[in-house]
Amino acid sequence: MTEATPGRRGGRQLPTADELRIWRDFIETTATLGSRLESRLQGDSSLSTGDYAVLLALSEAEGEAMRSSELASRIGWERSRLSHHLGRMERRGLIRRQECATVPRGAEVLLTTVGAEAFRGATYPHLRAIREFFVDALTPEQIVAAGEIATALRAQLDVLGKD
Amino acid sequence: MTEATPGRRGGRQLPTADELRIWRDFIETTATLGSRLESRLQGDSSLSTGDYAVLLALSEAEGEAMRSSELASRIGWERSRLSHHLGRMERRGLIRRQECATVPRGAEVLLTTVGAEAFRGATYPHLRAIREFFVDALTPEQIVAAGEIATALRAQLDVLGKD
DNA sequence: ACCTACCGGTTGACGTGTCAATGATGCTAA
DNA sequence: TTAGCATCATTGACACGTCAACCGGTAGGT
Repeated sequence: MTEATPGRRGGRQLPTADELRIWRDFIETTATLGSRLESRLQGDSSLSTGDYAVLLALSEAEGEAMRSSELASRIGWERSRLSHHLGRMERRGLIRRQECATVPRGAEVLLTTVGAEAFRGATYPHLRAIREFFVDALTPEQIVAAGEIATALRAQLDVLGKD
Repeated sequence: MTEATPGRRGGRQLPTADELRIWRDFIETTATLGSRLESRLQGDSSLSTGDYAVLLALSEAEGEAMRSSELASRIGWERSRLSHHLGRMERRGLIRRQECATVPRGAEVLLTTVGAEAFRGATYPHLRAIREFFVDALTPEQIVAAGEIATALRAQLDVLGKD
């Protein structure tokens, strides 16, 4: 049996004003951080973070190629999102798609030389930006705490499920 | 003078493997958290977090109305983003726009009764979701740490400027 | 054999965000 | 006065994400 009367400690439904202020700071700052990294990467390499994630996965893959659905699960994207994104990347010559030899239904995604080159050029500036924006901003203890917070939030997301 | 040889502590340019792992956990988890909150809000109220931010600011404003540019700076959006968003909200009847009486070329944004009602209906479920996804996921110490991390990251964003 | 159910992938519609260009209007300096 | 010039707001083009519908093909059950 849970508390029947709302508004009391233990049965409280809503965040306090302090919790809410921290929530807003936290979610807005992390969102801004993401978009600033995005625009830095864009300026340095004309790649988006999505492009980068795809190219990273392909670079590390056997033969610089992967099945579309495996790529999707590797980088944690929905299939339709990946399909749209691959279409845009293909138009820019970063990847190619071809029918898969082994699996009848499957599409194979391959890295082009243009894509590999773009990825190599983007890597160093991107990692440097992560250091400047994130690592340099925090103390070593805060970095550890950030990792623990991420783990705890992820666990809660898993607990709550897809809703 | 800084360290001339890269790869050593003190002159290091790139994040360590541990730092990079934490970075990825952190940025991906916070992004997922944001989109899960977004879809929860959408399901509960048919509002996006953007809608919510606009409606919140208008609700708190004198006469439930604001100049467009003041609204933009209040919620920290670029003008064009706000203009596009207000267009979509106007189509749904959540707000109205009219020429400003006091400032010649200013646009006044006003809350409609539909918008006010939608906001009232969304508030409680949204705050409850913040509690479930964020407050309940963390210990009190972690919430404080999250606030400090946000502050430190924000300070670094300010230091690095618009680039 | 046939119907159905699923699976991998694509597509279209639409909301959202950024950037650059465009009005529309006041302010200031030659 | 008028030629710039900054400011307020909108617009168009495009990238990105989600959702739902769709397509082609394989697998099971009858």
